[in-house]
Amino acid sequence: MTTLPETYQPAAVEAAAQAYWSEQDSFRAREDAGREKFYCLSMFPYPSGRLHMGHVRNYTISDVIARYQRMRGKAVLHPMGFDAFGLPAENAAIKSGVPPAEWTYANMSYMKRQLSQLGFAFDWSREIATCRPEYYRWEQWLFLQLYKKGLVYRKNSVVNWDPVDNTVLANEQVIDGRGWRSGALVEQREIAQWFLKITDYADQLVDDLQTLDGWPDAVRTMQANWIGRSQGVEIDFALADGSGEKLAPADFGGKLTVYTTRPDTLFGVSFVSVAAQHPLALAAAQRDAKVAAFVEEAKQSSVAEAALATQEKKGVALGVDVIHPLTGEKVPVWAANFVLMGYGTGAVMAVPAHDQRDWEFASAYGLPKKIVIAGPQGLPDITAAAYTEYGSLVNSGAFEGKDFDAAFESIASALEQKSAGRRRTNYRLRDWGVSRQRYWGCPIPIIYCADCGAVPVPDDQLPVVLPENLRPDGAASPLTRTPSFYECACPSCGKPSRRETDTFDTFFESSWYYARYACPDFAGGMLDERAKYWLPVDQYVGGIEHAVLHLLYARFFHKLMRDSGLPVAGNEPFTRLLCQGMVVAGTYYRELPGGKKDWINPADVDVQYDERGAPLSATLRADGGPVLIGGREKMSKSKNNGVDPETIINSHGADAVRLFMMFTSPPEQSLEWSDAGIDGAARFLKRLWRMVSEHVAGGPAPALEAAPLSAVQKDLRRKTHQTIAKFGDDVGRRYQFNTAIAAAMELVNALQKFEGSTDQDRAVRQEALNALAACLAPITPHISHTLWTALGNAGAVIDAAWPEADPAALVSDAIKLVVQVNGKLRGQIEVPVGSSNEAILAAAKSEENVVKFLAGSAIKKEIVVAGKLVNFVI
RNA sequence: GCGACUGUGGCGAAAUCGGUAGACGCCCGAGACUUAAAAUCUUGUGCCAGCAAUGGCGUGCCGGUUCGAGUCCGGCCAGUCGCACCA
Repeated sequence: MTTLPETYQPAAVEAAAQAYWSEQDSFRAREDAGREKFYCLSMFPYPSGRLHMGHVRNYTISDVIARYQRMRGKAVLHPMGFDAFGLPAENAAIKSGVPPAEWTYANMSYMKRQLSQLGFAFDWSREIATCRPEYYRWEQWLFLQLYKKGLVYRKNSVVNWDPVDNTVLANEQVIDGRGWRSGALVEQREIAQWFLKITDYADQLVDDLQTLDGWPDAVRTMQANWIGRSQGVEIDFALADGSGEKLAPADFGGKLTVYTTRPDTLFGVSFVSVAAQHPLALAAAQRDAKVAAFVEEAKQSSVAEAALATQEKKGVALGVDVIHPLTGEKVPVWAANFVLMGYGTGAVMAVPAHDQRDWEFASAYGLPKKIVIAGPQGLPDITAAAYTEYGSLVNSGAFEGKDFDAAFESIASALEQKSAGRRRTNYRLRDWGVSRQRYWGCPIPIIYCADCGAVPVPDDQLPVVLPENLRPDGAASPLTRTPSFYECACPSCGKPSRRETDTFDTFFESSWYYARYACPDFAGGMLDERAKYWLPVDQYVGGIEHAVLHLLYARFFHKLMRDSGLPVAGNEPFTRLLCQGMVVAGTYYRELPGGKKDWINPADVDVQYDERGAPLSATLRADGGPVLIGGREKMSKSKNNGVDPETIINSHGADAVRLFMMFTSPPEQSLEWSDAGIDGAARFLKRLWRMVSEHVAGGPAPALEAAPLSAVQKDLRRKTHQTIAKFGDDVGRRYQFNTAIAAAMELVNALQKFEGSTDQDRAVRQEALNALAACLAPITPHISHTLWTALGNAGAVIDAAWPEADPAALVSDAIKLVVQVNGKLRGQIEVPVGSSNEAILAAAKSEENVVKFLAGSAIKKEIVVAGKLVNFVI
């Protein structure tokens, strides 16, 4: 037992705890076959410059889980690193001339210092920076393994092209169809790119979702929808006579193939639509100026799907007809801007009566709509919209009256017999295009030889090292202008050749970093046996914005690594997943002339409240003038509502920041930043500190003797053990940290009212304070570190065992029940534990207020819910 | 456009399996301490009526199931996130 200063000084407390952890090397993860392992992982940050509140929230959540599991006796791995390749480094270089490498390394060291200030228990000896050759050489190696297995191929695909800057643009660099820097109209351009055959794994990726019961249902649903497995039929429409004039006659095998999941509507086809990039449309464009104009127009747009899907539905007739495979009728072919070349066959049969997009298209161009599906009330009304439900077939020849399943089967069979179609499983998921025409990324290890074609870089020449001193300038990647990088000899014939200058999609790096943390120093391969010990990740924590892409690619990589014989355990990388919500803050602004808004940082604003506490008005502190109150929005530069974590740590301490983050919202919900809220968190820590300080000033507490406790002492003891039980359940099982902290606050409030100073009073208080220090240790580790020692406990709290609730202390003599009449609350009764239903009903019926409501009516039904309530129905 | 999610006091939230709506905290009000203020402590606080006991209303909107619905079902409205080259 040591004495404590009377007032809580977070800066000193936090420095002392951090010094202790550093001296003891407390955070180092050790493989220990004798202990259960727990791998707790946060999504690593992009080193953008400074930590923001979203990072703080993310890492506080994983730190609490990691520290809790450690107290549960597990061998815990909680690593951290940086997702160091990416576009912002190139943008910074364009703006300020600093090479991306220099900018990135500086940001990483700055953010690492900020992370240490927050007391996160990361094992920094395992730090990964993905821009280092020791890391990325292994993804080059894996890529070449996949190349040898035939899981990698090269094909043309479209990109956003800026014709002024002569460069490829990211979707986010296209603003209203124009390049962000040049302002030029963006065009679609086809270039050759490398692809990974993720579609070969589509079935596994969708089927294994069922095993991920530790994932939020929303994420599993989104992934399944993204993969979009569907059972359908591929149908061939023969090109009609006379179409040849518009076509190169020998092409297309004389037919146009479509994919549909609704073969039951085949008799409702009134035209066929193809994508603007479909070969049939391109061929027609060579002979028809109108078609050519449409194809050109389709090129003048972003490649983003959201942009394509929201644009007005437009099309052009190709002047080509095809023959319906079952009716023999001629139907026209149109090119339409809502048909995607990358999905299915790039052609769809149009059934305007039963598909909404076809309905809109047919309405716009005056094309016929044939009803072939009847609903329960007979023929559907399609004057306002298509009828897209399943139903029974009408106007469908031999298939009349069949339901969806029967129609699917028999129409598919009929087409197969005529060799005019086949059943097919299709995926919305497309193969993963991994080429990026960027400098700051991992070089793709391929060499182009005039004689040998694309040749993989031999293993002994890996890694292909990215030169770190180049400066992007907004035009094409500097790698394409650096002969010392791209000039090389063909590995197979020795002839002078050119190295690939594209780099990998940065999702490549983030798809396997979780595995490399197990053995970041292994120089002999991608992974060693330590990966088998630590994998899979037991708990992954990150933003919901990664629900589809990052998590899908990481799952894909896990399976690729497994199938390449690497020592990864299991079929899935992440057993449990927690997606935390955004950090939002209030916004304030002034209207500028012309309607523009001048956003003002919340830190510079004072808010005035009415008597109820509702905000009335706000003023700018600098000039006292009024500002307008906007909504709550995600913290961002554009709304100027960001709060710098470092400023708050300096003013309130890291523990107060951590406590506030965990208390204010449950982790999945958005969290609203509030300066008043952080004051409240700091206030709680001050109270707790003072309580311990006053308690230990009285000297060591005597041993607790449970038997002779008074009712008041028993009540506090029960509260202590209830808190321990609730805290463990909320933190360990539910991940509902806010209610755990609320329970701790209730215990502090109870302690505040508990005034005795006898030996047993002090013993009961000591037990409660020990419980608080231990339970709060994962959330507020610094203050817990000091209080735990001050309370006279041996060892540091970081190494302490998680407290166990004593069932004997939880027992209570009486329980309170609620009495309802017709489901409305009318009174409360207290009965001894173990009372019979008869005794409970008798007590309920004699409750004063209940008597009034029962008077004069017969009771029709009596409901007793054990431990909860009594309800009389009259 | 497609997919997913969210909606409860002045505010953040709680109610874990259909059983007391608003725990805990913020804001705000009253009081104590103080020359004064800050800090701290005590206390009140969903809305309406009432001195009170108590009653009525109340979980985005409309309807349904149930002795009982914030929770389950159907339909709407509003907002947020993702859409393949931001990470």
